[in-house]
Amino acid sequence: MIPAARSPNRADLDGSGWADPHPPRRLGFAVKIAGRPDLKDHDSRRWQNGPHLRVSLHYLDQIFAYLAEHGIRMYRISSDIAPYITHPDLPQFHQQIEECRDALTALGERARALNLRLSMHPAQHIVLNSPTERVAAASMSDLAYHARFLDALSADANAKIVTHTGGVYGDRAAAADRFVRHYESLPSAVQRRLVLENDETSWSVEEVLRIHERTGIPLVFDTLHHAVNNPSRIAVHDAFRLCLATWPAEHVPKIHFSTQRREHREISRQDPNTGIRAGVRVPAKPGQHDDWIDGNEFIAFLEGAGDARFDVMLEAKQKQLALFRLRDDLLAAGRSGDIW
DNA sequence: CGATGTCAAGGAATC
DNA sequence: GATTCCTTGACATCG
Repeated sequence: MIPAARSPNRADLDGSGWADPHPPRRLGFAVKIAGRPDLKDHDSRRWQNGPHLRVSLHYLDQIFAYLAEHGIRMYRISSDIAPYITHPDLPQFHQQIEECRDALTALGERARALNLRLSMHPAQHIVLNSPTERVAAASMSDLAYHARFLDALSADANAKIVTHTGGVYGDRAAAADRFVRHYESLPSAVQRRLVLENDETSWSVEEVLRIHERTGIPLVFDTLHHAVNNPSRIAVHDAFRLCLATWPAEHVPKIHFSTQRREHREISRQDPNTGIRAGVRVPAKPGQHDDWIDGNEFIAFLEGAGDARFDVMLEAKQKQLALFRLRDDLLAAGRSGDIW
């Protein structure tokens, strides 16, 4: 771990005229803090026990303190932060954002003071292009909750909600049409925040680019998904540049970066016959996230990125510990002036 | 206290 | 048509 005090000082790397202690590109991580069970990311109690956003916000405040301590300026908030807020059968949970207005305002101010870029990534059940009307409608209301939450923080325009296109359902053209149609029917509060990520099975960079062309939705380039789902063989930096170009000039684009797991790993599995739980070694399947970020791979990616402005959300099992280790690698390679 | 079952929600691959 | 995986933990209950 590198304490914030050890982060190297640099001058005016972004041309702003200010001697910023940090380089312009931000490194972030998602939701959970590894090795710190005391730092929870949301109130996960069952509905019978009355979980509440105000408890989650207390947790988030402690996470912000951790981020400040370590000079981390990018973080993905748990989509479960407001428990059951869109559950159709539990209306008593639906007003949590209003009930926490003051705490949300205060946390938003804190995030701004930390120059913290926030984001959210709704769970896999949120499928905007579902042919099931009920699922699509529930997805739209869930996206609206995410937007209300970020708005209640007064988060800036770079605080995005990241989604995938959804399923294919045996008819790709119809599935894309449904995404476009449902996107266009979203309130502008959601449209302002929503960005689209290439996925690992169904919607490659080439395909999300077509959706961008029809909707204007900005694209988050995911390096690992591109590595495993790239049917038209677009070179990685070409795909990267195409996605970056989908962002309006006044916003800072971002990408997802992760290293693919290569080794076998040991998992705990229960034998269906004996019921005995034991460690089993299984080979890594394509597309799985590694515990860490490969520093050489990351630096090679930066070399090809030129002077483009963008932020990087790291997706590694070891979470912020992977970020710290990558910082060490960047420092050793003399590249910490680019990104921190 | 340790072990075990459960958790709001979808889609796709496999058989 | 039904099952399992994605992915993983943490909560909740039971013995």
